[in-house]
Amino acid sequence: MTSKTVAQLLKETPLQEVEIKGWVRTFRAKRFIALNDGSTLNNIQCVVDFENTPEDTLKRITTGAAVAIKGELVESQGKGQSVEIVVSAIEILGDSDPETYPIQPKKHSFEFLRENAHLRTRTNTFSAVMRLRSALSFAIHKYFNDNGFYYMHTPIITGSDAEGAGEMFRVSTLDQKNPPLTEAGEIDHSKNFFGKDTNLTVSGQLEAETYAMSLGKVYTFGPTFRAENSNTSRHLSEFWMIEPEVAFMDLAGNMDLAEDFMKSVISYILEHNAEDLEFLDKRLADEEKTKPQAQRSDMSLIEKLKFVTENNFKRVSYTEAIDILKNSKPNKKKKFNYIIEEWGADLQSEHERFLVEKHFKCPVILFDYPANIKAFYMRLNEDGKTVRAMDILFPGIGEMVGGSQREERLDVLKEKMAVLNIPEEELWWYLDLRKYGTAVHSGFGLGFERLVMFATGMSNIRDVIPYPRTPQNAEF
RNA sequence: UCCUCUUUAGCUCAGUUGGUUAGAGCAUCUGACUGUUAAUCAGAGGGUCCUUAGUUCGAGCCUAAGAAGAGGAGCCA
Repeated sequence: MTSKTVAQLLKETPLQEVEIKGWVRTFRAKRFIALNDGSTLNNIQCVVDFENTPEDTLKRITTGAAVAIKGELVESQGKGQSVEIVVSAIEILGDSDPETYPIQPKKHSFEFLRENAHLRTRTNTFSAVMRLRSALSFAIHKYFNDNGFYYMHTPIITGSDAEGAGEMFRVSTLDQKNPPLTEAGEIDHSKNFFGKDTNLTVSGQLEAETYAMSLGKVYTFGPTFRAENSNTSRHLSEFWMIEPEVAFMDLAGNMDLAEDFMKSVISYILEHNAEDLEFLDKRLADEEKTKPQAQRSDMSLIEKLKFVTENNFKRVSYTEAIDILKNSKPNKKKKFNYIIEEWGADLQSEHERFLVEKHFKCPVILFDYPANIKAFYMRLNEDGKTVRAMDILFPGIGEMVGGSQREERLDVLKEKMAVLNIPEEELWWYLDLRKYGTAVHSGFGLGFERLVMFATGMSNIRDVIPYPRTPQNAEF
């Protein structure tokens, strides 16, 4: 007698006694249970001897019920599966009332399943997506570990609000109705839990830089929080970010690292998660069929993934990109909502989409952006007007990676902070890195959920994280 | 935050010019059948038409305010 997962049993040779526990997906003709235990997309068919099973037990074999089955693994008589279990004993571990169980053996809208997020991994699509999410997490740690990086845990609660990456969630234990006030009538944060105003982190980058400047190669992979009121299919209030930071590496090295990293993790899932990817490939193809011809992608999901692993990302400077956009058809015919007229304009998502989806038709790395549209910590180029920043743009997703070489010169950094009114005392420790043994260093940030979206072909970011947090929604 | 659309049975959705008792498919229940693959066939039950206020003899349908969801924009990862 063996106790194995469905994934293992489906690979076993027939004619042996087995036992299995799982959840009923469907029960057909009082005889055929499609059983799933989460170990694989596939179900194992369990054939019940309905003539010798009590009617009471048969009635309790319903969609969603947890059951324990003993029987013999045999070659299947029917089509559609190679092996099945002839049931000798079945025990109902947990009933599932068919009148109220929300997950029916039929198509559900993703909106409906989002409201039942605690049950949605009982569907093929979400179990496949979440297995891939897990595999991608592992592939990320494996890549960095194999390449000599240390995994660093940056703080979730942060005391600095100078990172400039967006609106922050305040962390406070003060009485919200009766906060202690200063003599000037302001909220007295010195009475707060940490003796100062604190927030949830928007990025671990600045702390990661401190460790890169001693441990050499580090990365963070953890939750980050943005209180932006953004309602799109590409933004979450709580999301997971990967941020490598490397000492003695310049922008070109940073681009090499990001590209190699992306190719590596995608290769990993192509190799290890073929079944789930094939299912999602088919799902996406079915979804594409419902779209008008013009909006359909000319590549399938797996083709897109292989395209990334097999082709070099196109590297284009901001200045070159502006030239391409200025001379593009939609710009000349004024089809863009924002017409590109001169160097220095910020690129809108319509422009990024044009470059990636129409012009180059592959992932694009844009670099050397105008200094005034990028963050204060980015390395100023010798031209005095651009910074060593890079964004990696992916078809259908937009910005996947944002990174830069960091400004390592103390005087230049101080000057930049002064212009932007960033108080030096807030970031005294960050400036110390430039005072004591400063060096060229670089890093990037990658939104994990955007990677999962690309890898699974899901089009809404709320469907690639277990319990999405978005404005007006923190259920579960 | 802005623009557009949506909200009717458990789910997905129809609902004509404002007019009697609001419909379909799937699901559920009952029965039949049994090597089925989202089984099939017959029957039954199931409704705060998102909320509030208004117009009207009469509102699922018209008006106003609000709520929630989706798509797009901005911001970004």
